[in-house]
Amino acid sequence: MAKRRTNPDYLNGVPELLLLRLLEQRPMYGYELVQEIVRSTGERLEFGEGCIYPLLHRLESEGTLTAKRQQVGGRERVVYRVTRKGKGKLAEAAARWMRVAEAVTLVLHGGHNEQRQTAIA
Amino acid sequence: MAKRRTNPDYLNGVPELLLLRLLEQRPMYGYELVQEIVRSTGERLEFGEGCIYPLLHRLESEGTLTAKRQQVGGRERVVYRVTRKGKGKLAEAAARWMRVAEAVTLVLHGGHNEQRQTAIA
DNA sequence: CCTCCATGCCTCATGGTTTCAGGTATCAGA
DNA sequence: TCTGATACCTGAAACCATGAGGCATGGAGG
Repeated sequence: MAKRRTNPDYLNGVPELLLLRLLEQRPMYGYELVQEIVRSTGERLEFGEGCIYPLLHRLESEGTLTAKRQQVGGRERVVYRVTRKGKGKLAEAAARWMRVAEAVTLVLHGGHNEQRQTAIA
Repeated sequence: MAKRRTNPDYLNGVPELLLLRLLEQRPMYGYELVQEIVRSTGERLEFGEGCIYPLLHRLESEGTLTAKRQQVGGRERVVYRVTRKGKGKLAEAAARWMRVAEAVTLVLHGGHNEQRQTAIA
């Protein structure tokens, strides 16, 4: 009970974005992706299998990815590949991300002029 | 029914981060914050009142913010201010954000070396 | 005067996402 | 034999933002 939430560190949409981007570079299977995300982000991010596998299934059923089963040394792998449609989705997601990142950076670094009562002069 | 979700554009934690940062610059009330977020992000982001008000309440009950009621021309405003504790939270949230932003940027721009089967030489 | 819109506060159901904790099975090494 | 890595999977819980609603005041235009 009370399921401790030790990592209140939500980043909605980020797993999907990273997945698409990494799979665009080369086809991969789920277990591999979990580790590749850690590696390619320089240990900055980590997503559990419970996040990745369902996501892969969803993206496949949406037609964003295609899956191909492989037998490698008695173990099964499901290798995913980005479809054309998926590349479109990736482009959109990346654009959306950059937009958000710009917005947040702007505010954090006090970017946009803070004038307020100047209006009338 | 079926509540259309027109904007599948999630950014968990971002509203809280922006709120704290903006309130650090000057005290503000809820309705004002909703608009200020739009303005200060250069129209890149917008969060509804249904997001902002509950967040303010939560942050206040946590001791991150303090609230003060004001009467202005027959209308009531609840002005919020960041506490010392709140500034700590802001610092953490900002650091966490930057970490994530770095990670994503790294992957999007193909930052970390993609060597893979080189290992053995 | 009446109506509309902006201001200003609020709540709630819904739906989407991530986490955590499990479960299965194979294989290599100690 | 037992452990740990590989490799797949699921389901309950927690959390967050959306969107739609509701209430009340004040000012502007018809």
